[in-house]
Amino acid sequence: MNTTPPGMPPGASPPATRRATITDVAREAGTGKTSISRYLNGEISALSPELRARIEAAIARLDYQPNQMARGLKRGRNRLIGMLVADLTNPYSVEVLQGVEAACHALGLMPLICHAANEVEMERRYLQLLTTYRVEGVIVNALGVREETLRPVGEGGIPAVLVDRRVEGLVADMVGLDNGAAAGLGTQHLLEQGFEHIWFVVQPFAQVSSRQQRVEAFDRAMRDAGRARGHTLVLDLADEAACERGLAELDRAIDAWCADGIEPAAASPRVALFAANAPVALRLALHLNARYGAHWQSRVALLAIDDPDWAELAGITTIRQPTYDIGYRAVEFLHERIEGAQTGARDCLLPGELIVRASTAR
Amino acid sequence: MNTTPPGMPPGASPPATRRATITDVAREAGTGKTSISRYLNGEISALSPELRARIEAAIARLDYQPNQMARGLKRGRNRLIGMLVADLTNPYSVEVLQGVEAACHALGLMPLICHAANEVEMERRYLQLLTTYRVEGVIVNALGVREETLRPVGEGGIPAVLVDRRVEGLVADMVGLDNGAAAGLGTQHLLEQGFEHIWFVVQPFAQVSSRQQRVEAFDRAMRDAGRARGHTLVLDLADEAACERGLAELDRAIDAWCADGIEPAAASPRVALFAANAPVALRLALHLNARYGAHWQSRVALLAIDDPDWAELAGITTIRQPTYDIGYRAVEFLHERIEGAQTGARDCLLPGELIVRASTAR
DNA sequence: CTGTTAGCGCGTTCAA
DNA sequence: TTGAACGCGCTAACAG
Repeated sequence: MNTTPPGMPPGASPPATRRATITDVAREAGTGKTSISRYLNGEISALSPELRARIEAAIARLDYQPNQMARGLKRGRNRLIGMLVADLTNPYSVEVLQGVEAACHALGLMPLICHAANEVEMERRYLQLLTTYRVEGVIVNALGVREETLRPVGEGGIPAVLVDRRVEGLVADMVGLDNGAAAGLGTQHLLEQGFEHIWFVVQPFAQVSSRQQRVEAFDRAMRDAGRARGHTLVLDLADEAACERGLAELDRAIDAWCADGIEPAAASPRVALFAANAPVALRLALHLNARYGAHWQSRVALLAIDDPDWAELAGITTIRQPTYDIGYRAVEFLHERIEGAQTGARDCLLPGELIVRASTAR
Repeated sequence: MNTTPPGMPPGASPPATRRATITDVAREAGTGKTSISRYLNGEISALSPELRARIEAAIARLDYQPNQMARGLKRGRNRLIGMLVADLTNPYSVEVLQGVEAACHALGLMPLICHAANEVEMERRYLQLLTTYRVEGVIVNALGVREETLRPVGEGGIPAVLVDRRVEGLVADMVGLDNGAAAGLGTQHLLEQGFEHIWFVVQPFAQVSSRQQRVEAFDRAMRDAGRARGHTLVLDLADEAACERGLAELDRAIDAWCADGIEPAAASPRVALFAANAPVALRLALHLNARYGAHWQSRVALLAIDDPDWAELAGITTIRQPTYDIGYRAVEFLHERIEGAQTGARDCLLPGELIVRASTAR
């Protein structure tokens, strides 16, 4: 392949001037490549001040910047790690990302962010890509899928740390919310506030460990309180038709409760919805708002795990996840693995924080 | 360098099995590296079916995946492009990102997402990093800064495309919203709806071209309508103290208007706020909500450029940007540059869409 | 202190 | 149709 544009003598520098290489610098400084390499790697004490000055001058003159690819090829490590995000649309992911970035920064790592956009196929492709680019490790906020798709990762493959959710059959470090405690905390709050009917609303959870744990903890908390087992509504946000069926079911229940006595406009509602995460909470709020108007909160209380920016505006109670810490910790785990730690799979479960707002305050 | 861990016979496979190289595959298939390379690059017709079969078997057996780094080093192109995002917290950025990803996908590019998190220093470091990794081009949603920090980019440097904002002194392709039309559209809508007082609220815009254009278009539209020039409020979201001073100024103005006659609870407000983007709109909504309670919209109408997910919930009118298209187009521009297009700097201004909601409907 | 040499994993002439 | 040899930009032994 000849990149020299037509009409230009072969060998002449292409229009977008080819970047200088270490060889160029060596020639420019009148020395060998080794000395340049030494200079770049801080073995600066082993260079005569005079040579050093020449090297600095040459580098500046050529605006030289070492090629990390070549560097990585030689050293066998490129300081790259992959960060596979299931859904960047979810504020949770962006917040975790910020922790990841900060930690990478502190540890001299460079995160490659890959967005699967809720598509299994994307997840597979990105994982493949990360592997071929020989990243030193990956942080995976997996779609709910089974181990199969991320075979190249984990034991036997490149080091991996799971975020938020576990993947069946894949043993690896994992860091996320203490779902049991968080869902328990929320349920207990609703019970203390005297809500008579409590529904837990969650996306399909068969594949997603964190959702499972939240559902289970909710059920347990209801049982422990001696209450009839809580209702659980599954809302598949990816399937509009199914979603609307679910919401219709919810509507009927709410209508029934409201019809059995107390006036609907009572100061405080007796029905509470516990959303398993922010996307669910948003969907619920939009629906209730459309059905009952701006005053929907006088009929139904809403509590959600996650604390999106609109929660304060809508005045709903939330359980905020320590997202930044989750991301930061994940990178630390990964870094230890990369440095050769051989410990068995570790877990890091961080607590959520209850933020009470008007929706559930009485 | 010997990567074999101590206590292990040299040549034995290390614990985290070293990835197979092209040489390994060649040996396994009983042939030379060249044939493997040909196979990988689709020069498949030039291989005897028998050899091809052996190669396929060897690749499968070793789970071989070509090293993209080495590939890139050799070819001089690595199919990597950088995507520098100023603020992932802004839903706008995430939406643009989705367009970028789709386009990259279609064009065989791999986007490296870098998040400057509103820090100039970060922007500089990431740009530097992208350069040293020899990405083939960058898409830059720059902080408001001057050309200085992104010197390695643009003319003379690696191909670049600007998103949303222009950078002073840097000539490069740019794609974004048609700010003039959008701000005009919004202003006209508010005028048609009969609002008497209209404030345009924007973050500091000296450094950010898109904000400048929005302010100017607002002023122009007000003048064209023969109205007293609109008020403009600058809200520096990064400076909490300054921000509160600005909001206090706004409060005084609203109080004055409300005190001069009509009852505050009038069905439709006479005051409208035009937020230059979603973060500003959110800050305004939070403030008004805190000050006037949940019914703040009966006092003040809110219209915003950008269409965050909570806009529907809050019922505010918005001008939605064609975010996906912006991202997609940016990659197409960049791709053309990478392939050698020498055209002068191009602009692509896409129209916004007005979405009228209760806030401004009368 | 400094330069020479030999690869890292791969693609690409050029012969065979 | 196949393979040997060279080099991409860089680091690391090994001399001088």
